[in-house]
Amino acid sequence: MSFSGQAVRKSLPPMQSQFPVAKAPAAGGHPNAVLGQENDVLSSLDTLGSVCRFARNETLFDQGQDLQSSYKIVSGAVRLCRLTADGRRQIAEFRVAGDFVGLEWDGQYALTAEAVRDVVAIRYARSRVDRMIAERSDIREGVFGLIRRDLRAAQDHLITLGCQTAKERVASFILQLARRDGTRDGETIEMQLGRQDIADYLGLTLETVSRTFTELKRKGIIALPKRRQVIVRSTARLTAQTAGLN
Amino acid sequence: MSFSGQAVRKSLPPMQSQFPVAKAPAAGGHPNAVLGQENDVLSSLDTLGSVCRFARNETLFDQGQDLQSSYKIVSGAVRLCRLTADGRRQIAEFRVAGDFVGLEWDGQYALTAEAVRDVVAIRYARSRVDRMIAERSDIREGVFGLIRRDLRAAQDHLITLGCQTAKERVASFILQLARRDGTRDGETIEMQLGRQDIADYLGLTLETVSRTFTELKRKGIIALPKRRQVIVRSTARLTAQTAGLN
DNA sequence: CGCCCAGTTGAGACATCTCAAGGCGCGTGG
DNA sequence: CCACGCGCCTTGAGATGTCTCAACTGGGCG
Repeated sequence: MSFSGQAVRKSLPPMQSQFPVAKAPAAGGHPNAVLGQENDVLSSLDTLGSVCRFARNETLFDQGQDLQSSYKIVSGAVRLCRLTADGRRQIAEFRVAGDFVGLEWDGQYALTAEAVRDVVAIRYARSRVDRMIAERSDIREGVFGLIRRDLRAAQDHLITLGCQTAKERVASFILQLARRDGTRDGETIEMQLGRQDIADYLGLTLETVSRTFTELKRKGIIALPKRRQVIVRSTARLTAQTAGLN
Repeated sequence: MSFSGQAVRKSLPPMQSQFPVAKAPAAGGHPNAVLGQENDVLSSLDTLGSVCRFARNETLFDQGQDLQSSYKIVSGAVRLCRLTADGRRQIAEFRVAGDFVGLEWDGQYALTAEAVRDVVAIRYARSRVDRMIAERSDIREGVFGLIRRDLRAAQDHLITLGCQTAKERVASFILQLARRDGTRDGETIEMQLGRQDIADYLGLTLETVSRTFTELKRKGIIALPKRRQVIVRSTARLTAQTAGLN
């Protein structure tokens, strides 16, 4: 049962925090060949854009706004989320260096994009992107593939939110991080995210996330060297916590 | 806060249960112009397909299988879901007459498709669909649009599963049904789905769904004339149960 | 007419949330 | 370089919503 291989893999921040990354995103040897390929093709968009910056917690765009720009993230991390009238928040995805945001819709933004930490990005006028998509089939295919990947990620996320217990969610999440960064047992994962962001992504409260991290640590399955770092001690045992999902 | 207008709207069974519907799906006056339009364009695929039937609970295809066929549903209803090793199930979407399934991915099916009730469908060989997508830009656009709509639906679904209480989920769900069928207060909605399917869609147990229906009925917000029928008595009061979401 | 399945209802268990307090790491300023 | 303070994280205790297990009911189909 390995259908969620693509899962929310591309969801989390890379190691470098402030070092601006050049156009070829840092993810050297990223296991997802498709992603790399798409980004290569889509990097021909680069010349059309202008650099811009967002401070931590600043909003790139709001759900419902007319879609005027798309962005490629150069450094930092962005959360894509839905906000409700009474303040509840559901994070759909995290985007990091090399990823695009605002490419997937037409008309209006479906999600709000906020900077998890300071972000440098390239902004593209939507009209130009649309023209590229119309004119170049390779770019069209690239965008198409990204959207398909997003759909899959969202569907994988549905299982997490619909069927998993807190322990399973956190375990799956850590495994996603590890897979995404290509780390092995014993290597440090820089997760960049605070407990609240993780909670909003997993549909839990920050206290529950914290307790679950603590429990996994107590069992020796993971280590928590410092704030926003995790080390997987045993991928096998962590996987065992996910009840066949991950 | 009306961002979920697109939501899982296209998710549920139409009124006619067994009457096979001709190629122009029954949904006369469907509020979603885009959907209608897309289907019109995509109906030019019809000539490529062959009719097939599936009994209630039969599987159209399994997650992970190589994607060989796409289907257009003529009558009945299909659930698209993920199954876990230990028997948990999360339904991502329901598809009904006029909808396509298996169109959205390449490579392998990401979800399992099962017949909620007896289904008549048109099957298209994937190779032919791919050719059409490559050759005809209007079809390509149609498919593209459908996938974008699916993505939006999935993201809306994330909020339901991540943030809403049982009462809010059920209320949102009924409102989706009503909107989808275009019914007004006092009109009967044929939902076609059993409590278990609703539960698996909403990330609840069937008992909780049942209790919630009962409570809404007791309050006079809805009526439950018979099995698998609902009548919304007050859309306003029902909306009030959703905490700004729906 | 009666069986069978879907749905309802109840009672108790339990996971997660809520509210609250305490600790400590990290960045800042001295 | 070290001390300080703020915010993040952890931990605790109690409340509660949902699940679980179980019995019962009713409608529909054979």
